[in-house]
Amino acid sequence: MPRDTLTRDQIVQTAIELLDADGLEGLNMRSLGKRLDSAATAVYWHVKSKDNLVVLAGDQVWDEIELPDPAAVGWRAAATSMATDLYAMLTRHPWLVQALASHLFHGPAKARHDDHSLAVYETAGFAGAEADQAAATVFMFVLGNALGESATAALTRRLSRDGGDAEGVIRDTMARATEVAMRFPRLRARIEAAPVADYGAAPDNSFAFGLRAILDGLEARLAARRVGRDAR
Amino acid sequence: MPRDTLTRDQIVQTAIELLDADGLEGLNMRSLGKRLDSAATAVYWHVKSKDNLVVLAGDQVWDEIELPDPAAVGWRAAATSMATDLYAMLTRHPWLVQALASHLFHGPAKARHDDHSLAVYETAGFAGAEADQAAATVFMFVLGNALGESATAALTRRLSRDGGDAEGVIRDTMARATEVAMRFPRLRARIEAAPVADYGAAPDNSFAFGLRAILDGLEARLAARRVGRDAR
DNA sequence: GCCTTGACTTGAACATTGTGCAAGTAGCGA
DNA sequence: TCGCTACTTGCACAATGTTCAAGTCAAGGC
Repeated sequence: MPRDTLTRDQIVQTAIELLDADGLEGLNMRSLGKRLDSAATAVYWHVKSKDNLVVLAGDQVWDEIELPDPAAVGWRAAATSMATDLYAMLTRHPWLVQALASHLFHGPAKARHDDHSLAVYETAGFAGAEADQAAATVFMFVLGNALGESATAALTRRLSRDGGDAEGVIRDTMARATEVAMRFPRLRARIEAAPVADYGAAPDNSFAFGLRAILDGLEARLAARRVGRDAR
Repeated sequence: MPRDTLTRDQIVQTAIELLDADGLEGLNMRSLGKRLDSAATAVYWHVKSKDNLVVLAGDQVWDEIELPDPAAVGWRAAATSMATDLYAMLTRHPWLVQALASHLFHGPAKARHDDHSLAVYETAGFAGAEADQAAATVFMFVLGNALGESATAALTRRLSRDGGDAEGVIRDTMARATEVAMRFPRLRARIEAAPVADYGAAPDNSFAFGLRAILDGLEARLAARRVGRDAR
């Protein structure tokens, strides 16, 4: 019987679980070791550093995104599906957004996603650099949305970790935020219109609204180009 | 002569300088203390914790953004100006993006910005929740773009801190990234078209392209609504 | 002019965490 | 059985956030 030995995949998998549960600063080598039934430093045989591990984990999760066939469902449906899937993935793994802000990711799983994203916008009719820019536009929008999500996830994690008076802290945070907002006319109006504000998230349906608007804008650009070409 | 004593503003100001220079993980209480000519722990009299300090610093910088008058320059120019200014600000302070991913910000300076942003989109013709959603769309897009910027800033900082073979590491990183990308047809085509790729940033002009597309999309929505109303 | 009070400052600690290193151990081929 | 390679372990150190008791300075009342 072979000694059961750690594998890199196993480590990355466990790291993802830990990251999902405790966030980026919740992951530490000692608890990772405990979860793997090994010494903390055993991990260093398989992985260069904690940063390296996070990058590995942060590539892995891109494989969770489905790649719809734009030829089958239409480019717009495909783009919407990919954006929505990506948003969901980033919401499942809020630590990834934090990691994206401090590390460069160039792993194969992300490359697979990026390549397909390009395919979708090329199917739509964008060529060369424009496909790139169109894809980047939607991508950046999704990233921004996920960033807000990541912050609230971090807050609730901090609260549940510090235990105790989570409700109180939230109420306090909201009260403080509301007090500041009330000094500005439009923010005040918004609060008075919807008094049950969440603590700082994006407005309802903002993601769907924004995505539609962006795709509309891209579609208009395509149409304009087509007209230009037809008139030639 | 009064003893010269620390002030909260002075601390926040110095923290911002340090954050700009060394990034979020480069800021530590001891070097902050040294820069302030005081003991590291003196700061704790004025500020609850490091997190708290970062939130304070992270609100301050929103005041750097100019607020154009949409009635004077037109809503679209105003929106473009605010988005561009915000992007520039986030690029000047890349740590803020990281902070945004892990903390909620509800300070007065950000509120001032948000309120004016709403004003711009209300001037454009969006009412109530729609103004909110339109503003959020552009905001999220800018945030996403800044996130990429933040990651490359963090990399170059890490490189210059670790000193030594920065060029080598960059070349190495790029080589590795390229090697992965070459396995995917569209990424490969992109690389072959523009062999002097930067290490993972957004495509050229992507920000301007995307912003235009988004504003086009929003404008179309306004026009559609206006037509609907006129037809009534 | 002294003294009390409260606003700050300091230095010494402690806990947590990433990581290097030398020594150990298990399995496998010879 | 020997030894080699692939891993694992425990110890240790350095960096860093934070606490706390003790100090120090300035201003106001007497």
